[in-house]
Amino acid sequence: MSKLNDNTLAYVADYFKALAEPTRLKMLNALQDGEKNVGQLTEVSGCSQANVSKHLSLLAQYGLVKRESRGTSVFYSIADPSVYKLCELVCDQVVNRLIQEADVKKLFMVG
Amino acid sequence: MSKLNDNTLAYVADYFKALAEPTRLKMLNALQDGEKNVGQLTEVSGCSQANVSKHLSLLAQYGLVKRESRGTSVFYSIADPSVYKLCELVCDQVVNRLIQEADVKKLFMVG
DNA sequence: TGACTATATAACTACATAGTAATATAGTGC
DNA sequence: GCACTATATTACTATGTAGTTATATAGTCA
Repeated sequence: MSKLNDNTLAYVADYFKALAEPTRLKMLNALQDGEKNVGQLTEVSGCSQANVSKHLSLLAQYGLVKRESRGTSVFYSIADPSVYKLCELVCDQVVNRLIQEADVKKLFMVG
Repeated sequence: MSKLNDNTLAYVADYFKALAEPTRLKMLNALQDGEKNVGQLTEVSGCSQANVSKHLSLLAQYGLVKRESRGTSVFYSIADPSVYKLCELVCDQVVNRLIQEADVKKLFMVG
């Protein structure tokens, strides 16, 4: 990573930005067990159809999902499953942090 | 990841958000070879001291860096080196994508 | 063709945040 | 105490974007 120029850093930051949104994570999460169309993703996410459509086009733009229209539906699927590795790593981080905070809290409650 | 509730998703999204900023990536990058104080990070990032300080407090808040003040200086260091794994994964993704785009471009230029 | 359904887009509002300039805080040494 | 340096914070502006509503586009079937 030490040789990254500003341009590449901007790309990487954009990639992270695509993941930095609960609704988009929820949709990626839903796509783990295979492709879904916009209607299904709208249902899963609990957002408006317009909003889902916008999120999906952003995810597609950054290469996180693939788009395929069949009939009147458009199906989206994960472009590269390695995105889940990222999420796992972050989940571990977050969980560890929460545990750590819980421990500290316990420490204070005892003392 | 399939069992994540909305609360946890928000945490994960926040973690990604902390990484979704070129300046912060640059600072994390600079911390790869050990701790640095705010002055050094200001120099590396090319931002104002106030701005660097804000970014650092955000990174500390999300548990990405550790803070230790010694004398009049405050030294920051990486809290968990696994953050670099994340960056590597994303870099690979980004690079692959750029290569793919370059190939497509070449295809069009030839044809 | 026209009615119907699925998806995308445009215009807009509200909110978050990156960056700046000025100021506050805190440690060091006289 | 005072001057000096390093870092943090405050108030502010400008920009980006999540979400909404309304509308446009495109495919299907009668």
